[in-house]
Amino acid sequence: MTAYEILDQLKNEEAGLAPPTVYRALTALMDEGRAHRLESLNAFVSCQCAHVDHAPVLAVCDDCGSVEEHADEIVMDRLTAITRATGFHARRHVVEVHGSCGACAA
Amino acid sequence: MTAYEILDQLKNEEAGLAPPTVYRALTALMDEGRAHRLESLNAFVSCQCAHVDHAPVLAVCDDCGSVEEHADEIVMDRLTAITRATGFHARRHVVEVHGSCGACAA
DNA sequence: GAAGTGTATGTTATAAGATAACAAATCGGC
DNA sequence: GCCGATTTGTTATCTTATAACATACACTTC
Ligand SMILES: [Zn+2]
Ligand SMILES: [Zn+2]
Ligand SMILES: [Zn+2]
Ligand SMILES: [Zn+2]
Repeated sequence: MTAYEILDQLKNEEAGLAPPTVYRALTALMDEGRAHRLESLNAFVSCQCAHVDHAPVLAVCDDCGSVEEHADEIVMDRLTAITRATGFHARRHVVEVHGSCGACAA
Repeated sequence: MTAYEILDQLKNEEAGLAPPTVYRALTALMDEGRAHRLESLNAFVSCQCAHVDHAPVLAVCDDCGSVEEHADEIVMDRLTAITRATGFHARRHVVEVHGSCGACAA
């Protein structure tokens, strides 16, 4: 969901709600690890796994919009290693995969 | 660089240039594989490697803004495999790493 | 308990990023 | 030269995000 879709939904319950309120709530949720930002869509999803500190692999279905979340240390560690080769110090990993989910690809 | 930074630069040379022109040019460059979109920054970088079809790993220095480009089939193949486990069919990989480059991390 | 001080929340306005829709020009084929 | 088709230009608008200011609240100090 985009921030403005969330805003529209919440406006039904509480009028006078403005963008900064939504963005502040989303920022707080993301800080807690309870939501993730989909960078490639400028959208947000609630975390589907244990809310521990983690960099997720987000698989986005371009057909139906569903998002699957995967945890994979191997990918993250390899990314850190690859970039480390040039002296880069990795702090945040953004990994998103676009395609079709099982239901849509069938 | 963002699309609007590009726009501002080009406006110096050619007045009356509008956003769609820049976006159309960027789309064409990306189709050719000569530029990449930095999804996590809503920005664009020219391709720094051979202009073959590839999904790059982009390492972004949050301190100086530099971007390093890496090709790594292992990461991409693993991403395809991980998501494949749920029947997902991967078509496009977005992999960006934020941190500090060698110069800035030192 | 009033006054001060700092944090959280609400509000307005605007900045930044991207595209839709239409207009004009260019280019072949005839 | 005329016609339809593609490309390029232009205007307007839409979407996404944040700056800046105002207000409310919580907690301390006197
Ligand atoms: Zn998660
Ligand atoms: Zn789907
Ligand atoms: Zn490249
Ligand atoms: Zn740097």
